[in-house]
Amino acid sequence: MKTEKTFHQKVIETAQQIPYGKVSTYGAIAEFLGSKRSARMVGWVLNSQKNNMDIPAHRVVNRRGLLTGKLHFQGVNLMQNLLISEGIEVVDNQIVNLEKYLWKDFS
DNA sequence: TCTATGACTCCGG
DNA sequence: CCCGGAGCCATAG
Repeated sequence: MKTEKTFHQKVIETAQQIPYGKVSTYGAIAEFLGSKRSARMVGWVLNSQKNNMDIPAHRVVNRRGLLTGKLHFQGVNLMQNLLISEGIEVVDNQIVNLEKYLWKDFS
C-alpha cells in the first residue's frame, strides 16, 4: 500500500520549516496546505505528534499569537520558556510583536 | 457509514 | 479587544 502523504505528514513537514527565532500560526500552515479552514487539523496533528521532538510545535501559535497549545505541552512553562529562549517576547501566554516573528514564507 | 471531537478562524455585536 | 455562534476538514471509534 502506498503511503500517500497524509495531511498530518504535510503538517509535520511544514512545521519543521519554521526557523529558529520565528513562529507561525495554525492558519498560515493550513493555508499553505491548501485549506485555510483546516487550521484545527494542524493542532490536531501536533497533538497526535506531540511526543515527536522533531516538531517545533512551540513555534506554532494561534492567529493572535496566543500560546493555545501550551497546556498540551509536557510542561506548562516549557512552550513559553522555549520561545523566550529563542529571543521571542512572550507575555501572559501571548507573543509580543507577533508580526515581527511571524514566519509565513513556506517553500 | 455516521457521529463526535478539536493546539482554529471568521463574523457580528 | 472580548464574547458567542457558525463553519471547516481530517481522524477515531
